[in-house]
Amino acid sequence: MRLSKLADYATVLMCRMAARPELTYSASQLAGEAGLPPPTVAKLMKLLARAGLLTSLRGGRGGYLLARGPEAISLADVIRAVDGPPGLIECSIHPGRCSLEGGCGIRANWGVVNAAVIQALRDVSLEQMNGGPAAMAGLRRLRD
Amino acid sequence: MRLSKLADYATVLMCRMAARPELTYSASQLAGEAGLPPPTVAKLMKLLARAGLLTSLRGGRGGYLLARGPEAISLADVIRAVDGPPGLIECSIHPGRCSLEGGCGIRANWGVVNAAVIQALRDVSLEQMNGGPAAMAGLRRLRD
DNA sequence: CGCATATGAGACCGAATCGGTCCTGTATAG
DNA sequence: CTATACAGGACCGATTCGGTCTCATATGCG
Repeated sequence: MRLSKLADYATVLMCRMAARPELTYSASQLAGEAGLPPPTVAKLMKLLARAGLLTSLRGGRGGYLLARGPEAISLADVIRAVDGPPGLIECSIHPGRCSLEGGCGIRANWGVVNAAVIQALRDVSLEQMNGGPAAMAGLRRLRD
Repeated sequence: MRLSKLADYATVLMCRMAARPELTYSASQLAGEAGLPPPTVAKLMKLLARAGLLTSLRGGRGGYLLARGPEAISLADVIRAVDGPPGLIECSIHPGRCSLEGGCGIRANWGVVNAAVIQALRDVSLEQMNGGPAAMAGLRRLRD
């Protein structure tokens, strides 16, 4: 149930950008800073831009820029842009594709679990990820 | 970030068994009832037994039996048995394997998110999955 | 005793997905 | 008009995943 590496990288890149939301970043610059292969970073930036999380500026001195404030972009947004809709189970995303749908009586309750996990990812912003542990206090109550 | 199909199947099988925890089930019988290929079910049962979630009885009239009560087996247990340790990110499971570990400042906070998701899966038992929506009330507060 | 049943362990394979690269086109700054 | 930088998409190798099969072992029953 792990995140894909690409989605993981994307969160790292987005958080770096969120630390200085007013700057524009080129893909190659970010790749150098983060220690990731430039072509891979370029691909990710395109995905993030197409999803509306980044604004792209073409031409010389162009680059990427956060489309919204770091407090208004969630982990769920980033994951969805790279990996598609987040979710633990198939049938909550592509209904009708599961051959068991008739018999299994747990689909509805899986949906509840699924929604809870997604909501947790939606509740964490890039700003919080860049902050200290205190910034994550809201999530801690999930562990009580 | 989806669960593997095998892990998904395993939850279905385990919940079927949890509905009648006193019975023993053979792999082929369960496969027939659930509409899954017998060899695949057999493989899953072995994994679940090795993880200590099922007790196996060999020989004629043998089969599998829940090792504990349905209220004492969680989704996290089942997932771990099939897919290995649950977790969204690599570096919280295999520290030292991520090349970015030096620079990325979000590892600690990812750990918090990760722990929250795992805890959510640990908090749901097979018994709850078999119950009505009311049985999941504990999880709903994650969405508030 | 001996056979049928059922699990234990693990090798094995095809297919799909994933991580990563490259090429061509387009827009903008200087 | 040239260098820079994004847009789109094709492409490929490697890994993982879903699924099957074989052989060994243990038990119940006739």
